[in-house]
Amino acid sequence: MSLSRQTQSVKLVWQVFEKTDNAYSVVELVQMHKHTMNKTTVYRILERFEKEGKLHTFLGKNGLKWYAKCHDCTSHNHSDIHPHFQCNECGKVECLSVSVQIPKIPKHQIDQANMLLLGQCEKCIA
Amino acid sequence: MSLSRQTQSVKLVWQVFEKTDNAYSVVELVQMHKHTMNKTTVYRILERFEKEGKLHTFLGKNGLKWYAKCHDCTSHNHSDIHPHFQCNECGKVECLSVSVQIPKIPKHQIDQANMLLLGQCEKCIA
DNA sequence: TCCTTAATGCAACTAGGTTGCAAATATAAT
DNA sequence: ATTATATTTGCAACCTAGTTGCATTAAGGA
Repeated sequence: MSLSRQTQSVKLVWQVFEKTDNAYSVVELVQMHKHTMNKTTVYRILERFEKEGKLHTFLGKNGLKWYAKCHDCTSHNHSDIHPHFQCNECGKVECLSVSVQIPKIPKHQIDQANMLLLGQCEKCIA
Repeated sequence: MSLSRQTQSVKLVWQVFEKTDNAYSVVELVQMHKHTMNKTTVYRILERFEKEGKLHTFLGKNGLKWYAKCHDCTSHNHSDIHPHFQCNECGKVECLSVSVQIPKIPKHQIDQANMLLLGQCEKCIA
């Protein structure tokens, strides 16, 4: 199924995503694996997961890279558009299962759409 | 009207935006002024223009910062949402005058929405 | 013209992300 | 089980966008 080798590092990184649909920033992922592997390795494994369609990536608030496993995220429908939400207070990111209306622009070909909503999450709104 | 001083540098940076609604990346702006001012100065002037409502800012493809003057961009309606388009081929960015439907999310407060469309512009589509 | 305060230049720094290459290791072949 | 080979990893060095502190310069009002 997968072209990549099942190394220890690959298993460890995958374990983070396996049980949850949470999104993680690359910074977090590098941090949480810093005792077991090099940051370059984390970057490269995430890159491979994305190519294999296991994860999708997007940019959060300050242009930082985030990764998430998404139910409907497979290698062939990577272009599937769902918006992401990031809390301005705690920084947490969520994949939203809503689909977004992509505006048509005359004489332009749209290949991809990224939408980031910023505000306050359930916990921080209180 | 404006709180900031009309220094030579301020005038030069403003000249770039004055006659056009084109969007420029900070990288371009630093580059085009590198003989007349320091990059820190460019960053700080752009920051002030944004605060004063003369320009609005957003993130392009690789998380790079872009600035544009927008007709309806004044200090009080900074939250006005319009999507941006970036060409995957030539890198050019355009402000789109369409308005975008912002999805409502239960138990979340949305303060801001950013939408970036990627594809091919009129010139590159041919 | 002088004085105050904002704006600038500079150099050093931070942080996310990338690259090249030698060493290590997963997997297929024997 | 052992070997061969191609992928993966660690490391160190690098790149680039963006920031900071501080001494110097220059708006522009009195």
